[in-house]
Amino acid sequence: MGWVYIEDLKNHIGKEVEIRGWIFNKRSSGKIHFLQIRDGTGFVQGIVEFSKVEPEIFERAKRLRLETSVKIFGRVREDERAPTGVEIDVENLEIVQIPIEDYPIGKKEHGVDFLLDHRHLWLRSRRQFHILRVRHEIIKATRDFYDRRNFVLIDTPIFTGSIGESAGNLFEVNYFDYGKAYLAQTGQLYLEAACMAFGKVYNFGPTFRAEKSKTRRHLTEFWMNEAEVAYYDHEDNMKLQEELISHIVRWVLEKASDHLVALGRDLKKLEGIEPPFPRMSYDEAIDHLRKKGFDVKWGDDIGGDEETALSNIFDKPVFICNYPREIKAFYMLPDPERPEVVLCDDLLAPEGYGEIIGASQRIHDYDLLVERIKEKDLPLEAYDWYLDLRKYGSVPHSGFGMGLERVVAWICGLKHIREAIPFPRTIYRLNP
RNA sequence: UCCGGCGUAGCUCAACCGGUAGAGCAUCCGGCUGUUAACCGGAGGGUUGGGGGUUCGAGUCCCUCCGCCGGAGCCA
Repeated sequence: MGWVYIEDLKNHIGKEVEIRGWIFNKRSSGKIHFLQIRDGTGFVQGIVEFSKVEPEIFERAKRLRLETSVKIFGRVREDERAPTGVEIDVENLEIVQIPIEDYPIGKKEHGVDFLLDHRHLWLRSRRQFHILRVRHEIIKATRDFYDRRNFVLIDTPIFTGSIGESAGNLFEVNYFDYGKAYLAQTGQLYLEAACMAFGKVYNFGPTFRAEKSKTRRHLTEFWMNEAEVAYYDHEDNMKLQEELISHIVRWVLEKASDHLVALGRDLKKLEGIEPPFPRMSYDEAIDHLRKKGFDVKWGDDIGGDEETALSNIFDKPVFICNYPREIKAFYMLPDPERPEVVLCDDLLAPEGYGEIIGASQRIHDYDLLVERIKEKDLPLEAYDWYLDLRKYGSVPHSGFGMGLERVVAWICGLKHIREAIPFPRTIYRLNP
């Protein structure tokens, strides 16, 4: 009789086992207790029958309250009435700790603010269990994708000097005698350096944006995967993106579909996510939006509502390509045939989820890059090492950044991105 | 920062035109041998976010501050 995790119970039918976990609910009919037990790997019901256990054990079961930590000893039994197919006939139980106070998270619904204040406990809830397990698989799928293609993982720094896209949305920290340092809002510039050394590179880590955004798509700290490949053009880049996203979806469907079903996700919406993804130029997107009655003109950025409208056209993610250079970052390569637009794409997830990837071919010509930095009124001296990359064997290269939490939200079908990360950081929330 | 909304029991919410605070869950007590947010009976639980004002009377109307939510801008 040994310690077994709930996820392995189906391999121990008829055996005596020990479960170490917590009581997340209890129902009783007087002479029979139904203990709802979780252990971090799954959920199972324990049956305590008055006629089958010592009176002392039955009384002990009666005293259990929400989130009491317990060791359960009993025999595993297949039962069609159980949602997971197995139950445990409890023979003995050992209380590790009875909660000192009533557990704050009840069985009925709670408001978002209350739940976020109790995020450290909310993580124990079923829904969060399933979401964060899917997140875990998405991360594994992402790493696996790059491993299979022989990309090299390059961890980019979190402390950076004043470099990036713009200075308005960086978090400042004091950095010894150097004065101000900034938390990274992207590792892209470093990956561009690394791809000239390793060819195919990626990173995966936290990113920080000091934007005062209050929407269901924004966090101040979020995880981003970026990839950068030397000699890749815009077309190669888009292919890589649609293969990455398809790989992730396929992986999650294979390894975590139970979790998606438990979250109420319609798997059919994910099963068709395979290359190629539809493409739409920025010009076509604007035309489409105008026909739908949106008040947009060529040169405007595409906002949240517009993104939702575009992502609802298709049942796969859609690439929106070649935006006006005016509204995009300085490092994006202008289209040689049409210099007013840049060779970039935003990948919008379907069902209204919107942008999950931002991508572009980068400028590899030294003079053009200097020109664009000046055009955007950025300080040339801050980009000295970045410009260096264009002096020594510069080659065309491309890359992208994928917002992990947005992908998690889309795949899980979440209404808000804050459930897609264990401890969300938003403009007004730093605790827990 | 701007626009809109909300703040009532531990939690989720209700309370009509301004008339004196109510339900479910949770907790405690009792009942029930197949419950699935179990159910049934009973009990305790409130400075209606803070401050000020109007009124015979304010949860309700006005001012102000605080907190939160949603959206915009910006972005993944």
